[in-house]
Amino acid sequence: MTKRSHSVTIRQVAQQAGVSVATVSRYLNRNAPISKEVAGRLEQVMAELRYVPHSAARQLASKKTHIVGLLLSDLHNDFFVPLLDGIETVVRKNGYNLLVATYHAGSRNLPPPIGPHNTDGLLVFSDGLTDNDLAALSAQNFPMVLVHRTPPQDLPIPSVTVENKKITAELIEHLITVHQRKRILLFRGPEQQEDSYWRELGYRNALEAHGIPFDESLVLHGNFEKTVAQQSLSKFLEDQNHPQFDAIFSGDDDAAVGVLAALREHRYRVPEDVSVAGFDNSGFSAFLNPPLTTVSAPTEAVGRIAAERLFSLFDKQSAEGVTLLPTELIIRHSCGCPI
Amino acid sequence: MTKRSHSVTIRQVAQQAGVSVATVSRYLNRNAPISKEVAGRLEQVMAELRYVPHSAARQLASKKTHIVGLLLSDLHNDFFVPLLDGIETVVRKNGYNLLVATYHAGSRNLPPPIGPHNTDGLLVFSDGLTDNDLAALSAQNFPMVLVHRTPPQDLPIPSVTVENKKITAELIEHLITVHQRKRILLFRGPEQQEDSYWRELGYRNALEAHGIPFDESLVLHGNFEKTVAQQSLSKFLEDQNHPQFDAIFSGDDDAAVGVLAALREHRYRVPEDVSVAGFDNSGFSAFLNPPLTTVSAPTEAVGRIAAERLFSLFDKQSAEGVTLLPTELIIRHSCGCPI
DNA sequence: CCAGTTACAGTAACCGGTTACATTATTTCA
DNA sequence: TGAAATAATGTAACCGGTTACTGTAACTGG
Repeated sequence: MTKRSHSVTIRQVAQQAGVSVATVSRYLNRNAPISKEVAGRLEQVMAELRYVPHSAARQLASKKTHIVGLLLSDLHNDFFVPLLDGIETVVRKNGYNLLVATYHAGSRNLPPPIGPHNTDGLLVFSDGLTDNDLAALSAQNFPMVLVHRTPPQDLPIPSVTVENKKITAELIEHLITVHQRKRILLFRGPEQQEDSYWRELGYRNALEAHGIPFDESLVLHGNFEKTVAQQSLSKFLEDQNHPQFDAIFSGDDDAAVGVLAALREHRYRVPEDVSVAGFDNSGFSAFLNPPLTTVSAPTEAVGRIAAERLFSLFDKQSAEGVTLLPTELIIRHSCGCPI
Repeated sequence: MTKRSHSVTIRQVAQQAGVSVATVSRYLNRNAPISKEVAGRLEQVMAELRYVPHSAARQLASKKTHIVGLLLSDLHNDFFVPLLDGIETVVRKNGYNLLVATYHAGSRNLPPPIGPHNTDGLLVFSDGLTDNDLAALSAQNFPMVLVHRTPPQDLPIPSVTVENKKITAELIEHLITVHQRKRILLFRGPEQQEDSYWRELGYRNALEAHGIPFDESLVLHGNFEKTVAQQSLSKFLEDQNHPQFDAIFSGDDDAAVGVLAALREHRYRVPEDVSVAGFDNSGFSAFLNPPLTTVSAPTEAVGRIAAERLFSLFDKQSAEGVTLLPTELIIRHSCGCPI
């Protein structure tokens, strides 16, 4: 019951096994030959003493943290579960650890909580870092991979994201040509967010292709969040002289849930009065009321591939530019299609 | 363009500012008086050199990592977003970092990836660690808080979870008394998972209270996962002589989505033929088809409070036993109630 | 006016690993 | 068979911070 505060060191192991610390270290890292005999003795002693190498000491001496950082803008979307799942799977498989942090506009006076001082590399989601931050880190050759964002100013940072523009145009075109919608409300995602940008562009392109003028008053600003979307749309609907509309493209599926909530509150029928479409094809979207027409995005794959890119940066210094994963239109009932 | 691999050290800062390293360290930690003049000089030099203290060195010397570990069983449930959100918020507010890892049964030959060697304390979700692991760490006085799990063997580990049994009994009772359901299929959550256990107990209690015999053939095993639930129920339904049933209590809302999918596939009408109820009140549950009767659980609060408990352990060594957060019945249409 | 504090700063040991360099014994092979 | 390569291990410097210990100057109160 001696309660020393858990600090079995490599020297204790060495002494106990009658070898030098260097030998123990070599055994731990298996980076030099060790005799069978000594190896056996060490294994036993380490088990006996319940020795676990101290990470910080290891990191300091080896200049490697074996930690990957994930920088998010926030944690308010079901979307992050598959993303995290993909990332974590790869990180674990490589024997690394995952440091997760959010870093949003409000805290921009503070330095980022994760970076070269405590990780070997970063996965940067969306606007988790400013262009300047990215440029500075990139200049130091710090390994990074961007997720749902393309590199600014031609920085040579690999990037993994999904095809937004073309698929959104297809989706809007579907609303126009199949369902004769002409007043399509755009529920825009977060300002500064790239997906938002490309989706808006796809929306505009589709309108233009069909000779429908873009109407600023039909653009609402949301946040890829259920409640924000709900409140925002409710406020819009409560304005006596809000513009007419016959469809809503909400920024993503989470926002679509809020959109459906607000519409129901205000007695609109979906899809009879209003067509609704989302983006992401979240697990629940097929079972909303009505089933949600949306775009399926391979979010888990985005996470997985982004992490793999980062590890290949660790190895071979090879960058692979922008990876654009394909998306797919998922037609369900909320746009007006049967079933 | 000198590309030294980003290693501005405290000694360089000290030299540049004409003071000793001790003074720089004191300034960084603000744990001893520094003259205005020197402070100013240091601030400037540190900005100029873009000095960021090296975490590992700091951890090694101070014996504090300023990292909180979160150990999850997996990442396959939307439930984790609010949980993570609550945790991360508190962790960030305290100036700590968050290390996230999964550690499941399959990897039980490996040691846990996070523990005393790389964190100051652990949030352990559900069966993220075995009883033995917990006992060992607890014996070393390692700060931990359990989430959605109560401490085994009277270990003095604080725990934060939600009330499962009573509310589940209420829910089942609702199905029995209001909707005259008597053959209620229980979609059990993961084996070994405490929530599953208590929910099953609530289910049994409610049956017993109403003189309905427990029928083992009405228990299906799921995993709190959409697809697993869907497949599992589908297989059940495809068995020609499966027992009759008139309601399903699925382990949680995620599983409920799968249940709804399987039922639709097999042409059951909800709630006319079968009542369905879930657990968690996930953001989407109000907008499923039909709107899901469920139990609202304060998941974000669970995360927040668990993290707060951990930080209060860091400070005052005060443990607060088991915290049971209240849950609430949410009646919607999937059980058969109007609206 | 002097003992006792307090403010401020420096020196160097220490945290627990890794690894360059050195050493000895054993193989390998021309 | 002798030179060179390889196996197996040890010694000690080093990674970049923190902090105990020490010292000087200025301040405080009786």
